[in-house]
Amino acid sequence: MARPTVQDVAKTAGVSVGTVSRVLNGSSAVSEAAKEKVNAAIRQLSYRPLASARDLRRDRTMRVLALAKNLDSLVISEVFRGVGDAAADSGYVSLIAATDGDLDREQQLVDMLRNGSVDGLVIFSPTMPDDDVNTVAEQLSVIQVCEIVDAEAAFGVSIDDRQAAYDITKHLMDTGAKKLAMLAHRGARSGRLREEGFRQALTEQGLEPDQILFGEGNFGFHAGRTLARKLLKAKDRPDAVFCGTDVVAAGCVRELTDAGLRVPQDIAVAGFDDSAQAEMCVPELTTVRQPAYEMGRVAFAELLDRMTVPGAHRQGRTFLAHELVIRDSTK
Amino acid sequence: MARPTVQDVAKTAGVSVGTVSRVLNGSSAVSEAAKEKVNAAIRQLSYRPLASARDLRRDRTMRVLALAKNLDSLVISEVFRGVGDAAADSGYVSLIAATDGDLDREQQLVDMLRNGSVDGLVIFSPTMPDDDVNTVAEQLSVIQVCEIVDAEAAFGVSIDDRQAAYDITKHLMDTGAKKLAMLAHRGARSGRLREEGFRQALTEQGLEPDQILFGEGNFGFHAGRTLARKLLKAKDRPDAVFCGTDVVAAGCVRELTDAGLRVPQDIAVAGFDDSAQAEMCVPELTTVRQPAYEMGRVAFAELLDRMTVPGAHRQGRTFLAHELVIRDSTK
DNA sequence: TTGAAAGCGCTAACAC
DNA sequence: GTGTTAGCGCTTTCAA
Repeated sequence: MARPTVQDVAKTAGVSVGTVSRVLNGSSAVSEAAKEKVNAAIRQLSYRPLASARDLRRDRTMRVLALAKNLDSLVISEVFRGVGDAAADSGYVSLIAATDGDLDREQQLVDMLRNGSVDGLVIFSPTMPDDDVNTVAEQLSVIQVCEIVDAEAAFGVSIDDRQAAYDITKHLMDTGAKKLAMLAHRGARSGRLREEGFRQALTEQGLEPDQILFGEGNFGFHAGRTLARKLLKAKDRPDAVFCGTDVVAAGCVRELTDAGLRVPQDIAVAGFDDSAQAEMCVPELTTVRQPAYEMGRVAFAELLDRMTVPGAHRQGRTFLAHELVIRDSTK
Repeated sequence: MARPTVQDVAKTAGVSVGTVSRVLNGSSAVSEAAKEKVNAAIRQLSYRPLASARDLRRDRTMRVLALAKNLDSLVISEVFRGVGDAAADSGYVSLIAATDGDLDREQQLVDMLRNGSVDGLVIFSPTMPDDDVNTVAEQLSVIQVCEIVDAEAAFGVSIDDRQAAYDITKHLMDTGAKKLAMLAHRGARSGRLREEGFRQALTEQGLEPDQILFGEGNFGFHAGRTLARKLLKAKDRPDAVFCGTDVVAAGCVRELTDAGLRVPQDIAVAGFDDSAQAEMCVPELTTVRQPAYEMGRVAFAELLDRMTVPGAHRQGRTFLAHELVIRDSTK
């Protein structure tokens, strides 16, 4: 048989569709007897309310969408786990999609917010220009998390990437580094802020940055190796390297170690993110911990605000505390 | 102003709603002039068709949902990337959700298929019993990928986990191992199959398995370390260890190395998955490569079949070829 | 407490 | 080639 509708349930239960709907939505004004009859009919027919019909009437979906370029980072999956849990607590379902850095794909997904497929949007790493993000956010419920541009109009939840980079660079200098290099991720908003923090810390100590290298495209383990190799080509090699992510730091450490250098004695290496790779590296990486799960929870909370409180499109910036994790890759 | 509707567009363009709808859906029978007027009105009003209304009428959503316990594995994100790309090629959007191993959460997400929020479902690692998966799949469009129970009624896309484990165990024996241990993941369907393949390879050579250890709960880097420590407690330690995943193998290698053993000279270690960690490990891991991206693509292709061809709920099992990747952690 | 009925925004069948 | 209209399945008034 075709999919049962409220009509079918009503007929089977011997009541009107109104009553069925009231039972479905937990309305108080239903007699015990009617409620039982309806529930029996629902079970008998394996009835489920059709989402599109319900959404159309109610004008909301109780769904949110979380967007990122890719899902292969532990920070992202932790953030989205936080979003998912917080969403579930409020009766929402959170869906995830990867844009793959493709603008068209991203547009299509953002359109899911515009066309009412979802009530809200969490954006991790937008491909579109910041202005476009802001335009969407002006009219609809959007929150950014982690990768947020450093502008006045910016809004969203993240750590203070610049400060965090500043702090870990400071740690490198406090433990004796004089000649500091960085493997930077200029392709990411957070990466650019981390580079700024790095530079700032050096400047304050009257130091000039040694080499600042950045890869094209993929900023991963192999990029770390490749960039580290370049680092070693210099006549005077640095005595410390700050890497934009743990995975790149792991690649860097690997290359240095293979070249016969000791980390941290000959050269100290610091990462960023405190992802699983930080502990898997030998030596284990000194890094910065982002409270990823918590950031996801907070991001959803702010999104909920925008979705439920009319005109609550406040352009606020929420910073969560980062934490220096000192391990064995620095002195 | 409130959200514009087809009515508004029609009024602005000076045509009827029928014509607007025809333009929206690329129907041929529209004059060039009308098409232009409509498109102009759409732009002017920033009109987007409301998804729920459209879905309700069309009785489909052009969306699929991909489910997994968690998203923190590279195999999963690659599989889902494949699903997403294949879906996009066919005009579908693929959404992802994590169940976190929570049965209620999973039910709620599977309900999205039952209530028409999505047209199809890709299941990676179900929490629900296999019978339940089969029941859903009998009536609706479902495909399993990777984690598929080894039963007659099973359906879905994966490698032959048992054979792959058999092959790598054979490799271990071919390179001299006589006393083989395994760190097995009994919590996963694939893990149980890999254990079977391991046992079978040994049996065929007239060998008995040495220790087979399996962790409770999380099967990750730390589990690998913990289990490796147990391995070393035995009076006669094994000369080879087959690990259910690369990450566990990485933990195992780390613990062995820290204990002063040389891998592979003193003890060989093999992983599974060829995930990024395999290359990041020192020594780099011998492992089995799963064609994750391709599996995702194939899974969507089969799902598309079920969604579009009536009664195409074929209970087929598709195996993709795995590949032994010999690196430095085995002799 | 219940039933009848309007209508959410859209598509497609039908008439012209 | 275009306009009119009947619903898709649901929720929610409004009366009774």
